Order: sequence, then C-alpha cells, then structure tokens
Amino acid sequence: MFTKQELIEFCDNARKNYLDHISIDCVVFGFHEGQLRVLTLKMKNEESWYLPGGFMLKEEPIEMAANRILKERTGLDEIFLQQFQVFGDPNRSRPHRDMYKDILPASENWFTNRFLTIGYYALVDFVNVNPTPDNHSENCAWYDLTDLPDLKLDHALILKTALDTLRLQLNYQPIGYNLMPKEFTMPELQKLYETILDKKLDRRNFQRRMLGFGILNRSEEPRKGGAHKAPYLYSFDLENYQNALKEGLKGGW
Amino acid sequence: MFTKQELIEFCDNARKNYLDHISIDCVVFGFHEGQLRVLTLKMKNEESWYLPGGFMLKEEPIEMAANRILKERTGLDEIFLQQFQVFGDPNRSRPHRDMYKDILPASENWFTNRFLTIGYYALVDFVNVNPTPDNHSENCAWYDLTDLPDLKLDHALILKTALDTLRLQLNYQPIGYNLMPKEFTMPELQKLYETILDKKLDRRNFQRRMLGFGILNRSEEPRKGGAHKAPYLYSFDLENYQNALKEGLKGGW
DNA sequence: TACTATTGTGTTCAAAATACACCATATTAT
DNA sequence: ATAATATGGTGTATTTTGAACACAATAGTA
Repeated sequence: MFTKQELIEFCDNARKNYLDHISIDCVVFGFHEGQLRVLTLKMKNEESWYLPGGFMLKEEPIEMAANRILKERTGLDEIFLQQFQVFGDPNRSRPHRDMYKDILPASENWFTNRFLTIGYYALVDFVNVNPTPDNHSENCAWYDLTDLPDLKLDHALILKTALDTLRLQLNYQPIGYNLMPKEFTMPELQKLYETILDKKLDRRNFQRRMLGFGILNRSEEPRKGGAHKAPYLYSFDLENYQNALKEGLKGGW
Repeated sequence: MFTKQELIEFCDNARKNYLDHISIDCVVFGFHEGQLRVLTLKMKNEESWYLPGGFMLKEEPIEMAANRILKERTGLDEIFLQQFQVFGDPNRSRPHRDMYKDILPASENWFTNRFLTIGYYALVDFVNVNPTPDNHSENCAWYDLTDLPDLKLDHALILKTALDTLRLQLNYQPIGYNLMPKEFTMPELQKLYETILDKKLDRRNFQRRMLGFGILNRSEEPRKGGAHKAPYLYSFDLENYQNALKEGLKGGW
C-alpha cells in the first residue's frame, strides 16, 4: 500500500509514461521436484498478495511490456510468456478504490482508474530463478497451488483461468522447454505432467506417447551417480518443439 | 473517413463516453450452403474495408461491449462472441494517423491515439442475419475468405489469427450452435466442418464421431420435400453442448 | 551376494480412427 | 410405370492408437 506521498509521485510518473486503462498480470508457474507453485508478491504495508503485474509504456509492444514488467517486479528475465485472456470487469479494482478513497480523491488517483488487465502465464524451474521484489513489494514468494494466500483484486480468478488454460494446452502443445533443465530424464518430465494435471500417468505409455511427438533427443550418456539404474537423458529438439507449438501436437480432424 | 467536422464531434463524444486506448474488433464468420465468409464494413468516403469494431464505454464489461458494438455496427444481435487475442502493436493505427495528420493535429485527435484491440470471433448463419451498416459505414458485405478485399490497419492479421484459432478449436470444442439452423441434417453439419477446415471428410466416419460426442439429438421426422432421400434432422442438445464447451470434447491425457 | 528401488522395454487387449460397400428413398427422365 | 440418378442411412474389415500390465537391467545397499 502506498503512502499518500508515494501515491502522488507514482501517479505523476504514471500519467507521463504509462498507457491508461491497461495493465498486465503474469501467472508464473514454477516447478521443481514435483512441486507446482505460483509466484506472488506481497505489497509493502498491506496484508495482501498479488500476481506480479504492472503497466504498459505508452509506445511499448504488449509482449515487451509483459517481459519488462515481470523482470522489473521479480528479476525474472527471458521467460517465455503466453497471453491467455483479458480481464476487464468494471469492478475488478474496487478493492483498490476503497483502500485509497480517503487518501486521494479518485479524480486524482490514476492508480484506481479502471484497468483491463492482459493475462500472461509462464512456466519456469523455480530453483533456476531468483525472484527479487521491487520497491513496491516487500516479498516474493512461491506458493503451493493447494495452499494459496488471499490474492487481491481478481487475481485468484486470473490464476485459476491460467491453470485451466495450461491444462487444456497440454493436450495440443508441447510444454516444458522453459521449465526443465537442458537435460532431463523421462521420469522427470513425466513428473511435470503429473503435477500440472494433478493425476498419475502410466510410465510406459507416457514415454511412448512423448517420444511419438518427435520433440525429444536422447543423449548417448545416461545420467550417472544417482542411486539405482542410470536413466537416459533427454533434451528438447528446439526446431521440432517450435514447430509443434505452431502446428499443434495431433490434429483432430 | 470522417470529415473534419465529423471527426471533431466524434472525438468530443468519445472522450466523454469511451475508455481510451482500448477497442474491440469482431471477426464474424458466416456460413451458408458451403460458403464461409467474413463480415466486413466499408467506411464512407474511404476505399477500404474493416472488421466491425468499436470502442468500450467507460464502465462497460468487455463482453457486453463486444456485443453492443457488433449490434450497433451491423445489426447482429445475440451472437455468441469468443475472445481470442489482444493486438497491440504500437504502429497498428499508423494508417489512421497518416490519413488524418493534415486534418486534425494528433494531440486533438482521440481517434488516432494508440489502441489495443481485443479480438472476438463468432460464427453465424449468414442468411439468418441481416447486417445493416451504421452511420460511419457505407456498406456491410460478406466476403469469401479466398477473395478478401484489402483490410485496413492490422485487420487482415486479426482475421487470420481468428481463423487459425477457430480451426484449432474445432479439435477440442463443439461448434455450430450459433451457425446452424435449429434443425439441420448431418451432411449440412459436415459441410460446415469441411468448409472451415478446407478439407473433405468421410461421411460415415464424420457421423459416427459426431454422434459419439453426445451433443446431438435426432428428430423423429426426417426432412421432407427435398430432392432425393429424406435425411434425418438433428438439433444440438444444449446442456451437453454447453458442457462440452467447458470440458472439451476428448481429453488428451 | 541377495535385496531393493528405479528405469528400460516390451506385449496384450480394447477402443477409436480409417477405408470402403451396400441398401433405401425421393425425384426425374423415358 | 419404370429405370436412372443423386443423395442419405447404416455396416464391416483393417489399421492405428490408447490402456493395462509384466519382466528384464542396473546401481546402490544390507
């Protein structure tokens, strides 16, 4: 929560640089060792959590804005973000209006204008990534999907919609490139799918189907040093992966 | 194209009523007897065609705005519109800026501000629908997809993206409810799929699969009066149809 | 050296998609 | 009337894909 002084400065700056009425919110899913989590920010002086979001510069392309915002707010860079929906209920920012109504009149408070927010989502390996909060935020935290804090505004809805979209996407697009390390084992990749879908899959059928997509390369050398039998290492075939993103994995008709 | 006087009036009105920086454009696919077409508008005094689009009221929900805009500009009402993507290249409205740069300075011309446009698409039966142009438009026309006029701004991109989305959607969602008459024959429905996909399908396999989805009811009475054997009539089972929209037709994993 | 946990690689059975053939019916040409 | 024809309904064999399941291989450990 802004103090009055901070708010006035923020609004002055925003009016100069940002496009009014449009914001971006990012749902960053993090995965590691069977854990699926979401990146959230806690605002200073406010007992509530938000998805990392922000505003667009007046002449900035949308995708660039999404990447910049995510980087500024969490330090995450070069993350593949996917646009999935615009949220624009006229009342979605009512909590902010209520919060600030006695501090600055609505007419002067750019921050509580109506905003449509463009939802983006991403998948990352949350140990390869080091979220660092920006000035407005007290803390970045990875929350387990089953144990979420109270998300402000419509951010719970945005999160749920992102998850639904991700699960649907799993059926016709490859995932994992931004999420798995360069080399990974088949059981590791399977764990990702199982975690997103919240469902057990058959080892052997998973492998056959996955290989059938033709987006994986198998290394000569299996992983060594672990306990038990040494598994093969796989990596994504970038060209085929990109192609599968465009074309879809298996046509229906 | 606006005259200077019209433009000034339009901008005055827009500033009062519309949300700045956001517009909506609709891709209305029309289908009839094997023809797939797109609804386009020709502006007065301008040799160019547009998708029907417009602006949001300051406190209007997005979906409501999309429906209102489509109705105002074409007369089409109660059409199921599906949001599919936001287009926001900073240069997308450059043609409009160039067009009006000598008529009204950009600082006074709300119309040439930067706009992000939210893309919606719909499918309708174009003989059940009677598009009537609004004041700004000289003409509404259904164009064949293979014979499109020059679409202004980024509207060709929006159309192409909508078509790609529609084709992809065909694989995991039912379509046709807004498009087919209440009762229709299986060959008629097949023709729709073939037209959208631009590909021939097997009659018998199509029917089996379609019925397998469980979203169709067969009437007792076959259609009469046509030449040749009387075909059965089908209608959509609304409840199952809606459910299939939400759940998808066949899960992958 | 046997035990255990994990991974690799089938094989079988069922379901679904594909390819293809035949019958039914309403109009039209003779 | 009757045959020709165009269109629509239904069935069947084959192939492909998906689901369920079992056994062999390997590295660490008791």
